Amino acid sequence: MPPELIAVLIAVSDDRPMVLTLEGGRLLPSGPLEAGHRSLQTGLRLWVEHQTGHALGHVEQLYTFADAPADVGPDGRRVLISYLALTRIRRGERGWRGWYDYFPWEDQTAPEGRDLVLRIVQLLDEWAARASSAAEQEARRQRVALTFGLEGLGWDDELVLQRYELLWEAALVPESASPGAAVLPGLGMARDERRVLATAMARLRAKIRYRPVIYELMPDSFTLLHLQRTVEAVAGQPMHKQNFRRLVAQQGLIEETGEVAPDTRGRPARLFRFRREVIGARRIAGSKLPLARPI
Amino acid sequence: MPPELIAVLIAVSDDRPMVLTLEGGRLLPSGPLEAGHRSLQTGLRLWVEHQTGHALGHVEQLYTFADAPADVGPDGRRVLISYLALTRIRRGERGWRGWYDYFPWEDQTAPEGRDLVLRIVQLLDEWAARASSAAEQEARRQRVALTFGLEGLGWDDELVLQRYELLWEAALVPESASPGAAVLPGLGMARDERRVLATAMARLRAKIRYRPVIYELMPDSFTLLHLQRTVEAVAGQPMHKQNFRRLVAQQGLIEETGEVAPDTRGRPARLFRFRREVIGARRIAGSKLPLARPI
DNA sequence: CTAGATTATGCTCAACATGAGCATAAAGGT
DNA sequence: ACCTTTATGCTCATGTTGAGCATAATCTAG
Repeated sequence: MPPELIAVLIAVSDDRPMVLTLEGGRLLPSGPLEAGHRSLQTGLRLWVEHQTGHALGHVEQLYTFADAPADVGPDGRRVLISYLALTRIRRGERGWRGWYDYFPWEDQTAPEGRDLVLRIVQLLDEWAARASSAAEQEARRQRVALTFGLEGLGWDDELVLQRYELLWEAALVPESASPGAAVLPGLGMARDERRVLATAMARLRAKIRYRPVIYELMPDSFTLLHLQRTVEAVAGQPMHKQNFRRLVAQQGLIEETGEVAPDTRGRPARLFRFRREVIGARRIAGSKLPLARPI
Repeated sequence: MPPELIAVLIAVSDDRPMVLTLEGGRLLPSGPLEAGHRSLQTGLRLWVEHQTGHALGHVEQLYTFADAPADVGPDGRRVLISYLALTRIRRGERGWRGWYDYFPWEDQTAPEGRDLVLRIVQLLDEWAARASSAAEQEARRQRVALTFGLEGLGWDDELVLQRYELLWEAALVPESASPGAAVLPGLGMARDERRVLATAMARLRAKIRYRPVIYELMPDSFTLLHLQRTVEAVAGQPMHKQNFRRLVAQQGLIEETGEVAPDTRGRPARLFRFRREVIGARRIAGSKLPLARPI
């Protein structure tokens, strides 16, 4: 069985990060590496275009997964080479789903997400208490505290995969080997797809901090608030407005279009565009995420 | 043909970063994924132990490569899943080579490395001038400036792979499709191994900035200067001594052993050890590399 | 025994970055 | 005219970073 190529296509629409899925949201675009493919990336592009009609722009390799030995079929082991692609939704495309539909606890901008985390931590505390030895109990508690930012550690938005795997072990998600009684809200996916999605979310959240990739998700022109809302949606965390603007301004990556946003409430906002020229011209940082306290 | 697992084992000895090789330094430990392997990592561990006798500690996946279509053999395409492992050299082990033997231009702590870069930039300028169109010439020049830190951009120690691929394109390394007359100093390797090594170097250089992985490369007890020299050796850049100590001290990751380094010149230095307990207890940063100007 | 030479270690300073919040501006709606 | 809403400018305290001065302990050469 040849390795399989699998893609996580991300776009942001109405301040919601979206992922392109197949089969009612249970699968991601994927297909086996074939002899005719010129490279891994070309193979990936062909499969995605064939299955979704979406032509990919910039693409980045994520991680290579292998099936657990229990799942090894007659043709051998399934090896998944995963990719992240940032793009924009095109008119009439179907299959886009909000990524927080799959990971509702990852949205810490809304009170629902924060409440959900409180409930999860309770359930995980019970799980920790069920460990056989005292040492294992303590180890579990420390892991919960670390991944969910308890005890003054603060929420780390990049620990998406670690949180998912903890929930998986605690049998709180439908994919778990023997899901417990309390299954959390959040759609499941087939096979390993939700782990692949979690990996993509973590990588994107990490990347917007040190590369200006957020602009790949923006329309041609946008207001500063729109940009902030997009970053917040991806990071799942609210940010301080004035500091965000200061940061974006001093990076010099955008310029005014001279126009003003239409149909807005309040004082009209100036429109900006990304300066494509600067890419390549110098080394550039992303947004360092000026965080705000949860409201 | 099943995917192949390949490992870059790194250690630091006498302030020189070393890599574990086979076949006279031309190969890295590797072997195909087999049905009996419980996971990719287990497969990798088995192969490395079988081929080198070295049991691996912590391991991290790097990148998955595929052969160029021209190199696809009768059994199909070769897919390489690469890993980085940090370790220490054990007594009597053979096959360890200095990584700067393969990438001499990556050592910017020594004047030889800096002089070599000057020569390389000259050769690349000529290569840029040989481009067919003016636009392509300009694009090449910009790429050279970016990857080699010209025009006030500063040397970026993480661009190991980008520099290697640029030299490859300019036919300045023995692996190039048609190596030119001027082949640079630096050992070549078989197949894609030198690209894998470059990827590992870049990842390690990036990682010591935000995770305390440098301690995986240190002996049980060490002086602050020894720690600094190790970081400098990995990063290939000199650092400011006092600032380095301030940084390390404020991280609270090490503690004094109470002893003093033996057989030292100058004022004797206190010995420190890494506090293994703090791993997992909190989220911790690496060394932010207080850089010094090239001397 | 003393003057270097050599490495260790403590401390200061300026420049800049970051988190927080006050204040004012410019729209639309009642 | 006033209130609501969003945009935008500015200040302030604190922390981080790059650079370098000064002093402390050791050894070696003369």
